[in-house]
Amino acid sequence: MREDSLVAPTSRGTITAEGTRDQILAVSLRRFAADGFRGTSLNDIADEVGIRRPSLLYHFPSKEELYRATILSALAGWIEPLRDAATVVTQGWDQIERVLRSAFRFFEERPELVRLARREAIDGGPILTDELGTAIRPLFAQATRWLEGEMDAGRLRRYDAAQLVITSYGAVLSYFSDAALVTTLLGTDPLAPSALETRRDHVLDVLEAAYTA
Amino acid sequence: MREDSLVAPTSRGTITAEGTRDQILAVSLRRFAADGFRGTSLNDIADEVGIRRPSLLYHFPSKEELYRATILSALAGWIEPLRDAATVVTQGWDQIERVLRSAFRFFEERPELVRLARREAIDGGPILTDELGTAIRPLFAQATRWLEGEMDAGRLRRYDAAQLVITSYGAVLSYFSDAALVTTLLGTDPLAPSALETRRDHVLDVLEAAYTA
DNA sequence: GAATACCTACCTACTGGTCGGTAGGGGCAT
DNA sequence: ATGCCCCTACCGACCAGTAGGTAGGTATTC
Repeated sequence: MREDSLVAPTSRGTITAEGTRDQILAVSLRRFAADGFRGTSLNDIADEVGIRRPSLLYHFPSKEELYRATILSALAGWIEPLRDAATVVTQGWDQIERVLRSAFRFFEERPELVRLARREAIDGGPILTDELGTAIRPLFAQATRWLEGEMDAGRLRRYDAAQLVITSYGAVLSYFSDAALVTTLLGTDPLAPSALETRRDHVLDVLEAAYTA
Repeated sequence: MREDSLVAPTSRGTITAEGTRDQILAVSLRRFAADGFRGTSLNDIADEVGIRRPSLLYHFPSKEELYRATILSALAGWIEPLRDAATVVTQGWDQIERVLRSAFRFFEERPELVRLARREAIDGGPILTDELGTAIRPLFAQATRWLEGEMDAGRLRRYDAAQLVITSYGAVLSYFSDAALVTTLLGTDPLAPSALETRRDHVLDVLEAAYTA
């Protein structure tokens, strides 16, 4: 990550002046999410940005570095709102519902991110284990600890807290990552607003029953 | 799919006589699951089988055909035991537990298959929509219908049945497909026997609470 | 003149796929 | 039994296309 993220324009001649690097990251996120690391060529990205491949490699030294930077920059905009949402403001199921709702809203707005993360989770690539892992681990630990406290206090049904976190995030994420499969099963667009609403209400319904039985 | 699957040996000289085609399929399943369609080259597969790429293309006309055959042959050994497990022998939660347990056992024995299917689900490739979709759809419809009947009979808590199926399969599958991520979160091997047992018991626990609340 | 951000032209490595060729067994007519 | 022919299953060599990456040059700005 370089620190040329200054908003101050580098003031070059071309019209697109300020944004090339950010533009590359935005396009990369979309393409890597859609077609995966191997399925996306630097030419694809460069073409969409409107420059040539070598110019792209001027901003990022290699494809792998671009990929890493793409994930990290996306992650930067990910962790913070998630942490905000995870701020403890109430107790028991109400707090969980709060977190789930904002998580749902967040993923809803960033379907590419979900697919990208899922791909990484399946591949188990180095970026996952290193950066993504260390970024998520504290959140995971925090959630686990909090759940255990709530269980001890008798406000939630007792489970293996770590497993419960995995189960919960899976319930939310699977729907987005497997949207294509869901389409063939339901015959409707699973990302349409009404379908998303149905899904969200269902997940909340199921998890509430499980958490508070 | 050719019909040279006769057990009668084609009686050739070489020692490996009968098995090359099956061997290719076995290696393909493993490699495609590990690295995806684009991430696996025909040379990778051929090398592992112990032949040259042209010989591989003698058995399968193209990479895509090999991929399709790999998925279909894996699917053949998939659908039937799953259908068996789905045979209705009891009512309410007992039946669901029966299905979940055998599904769990099945996936446990075929982690590559899970990853391959998950990849397909994410990519939404043509094989998924066509073959895999038509293979799974009837099972999905059957499960949905049965659940609705049980809900009507008051033996299960009422939910959107289709959503419930998606949620349930997600709870089982995510753990396997995201094994790499789980490793970095838990710090232990999620596919170790004891970990699998923990996971299975947890999923049954959570889902029972949700289904029968 | 130095730095920035781009370009064209080129490189090597590897991809899926095709080509012609061949070793060796089976069946058959002589 | 001996050629003869067709068969399956393999091979090395080659193809065009594409991948990521590099070298060197150019216009613009400070």
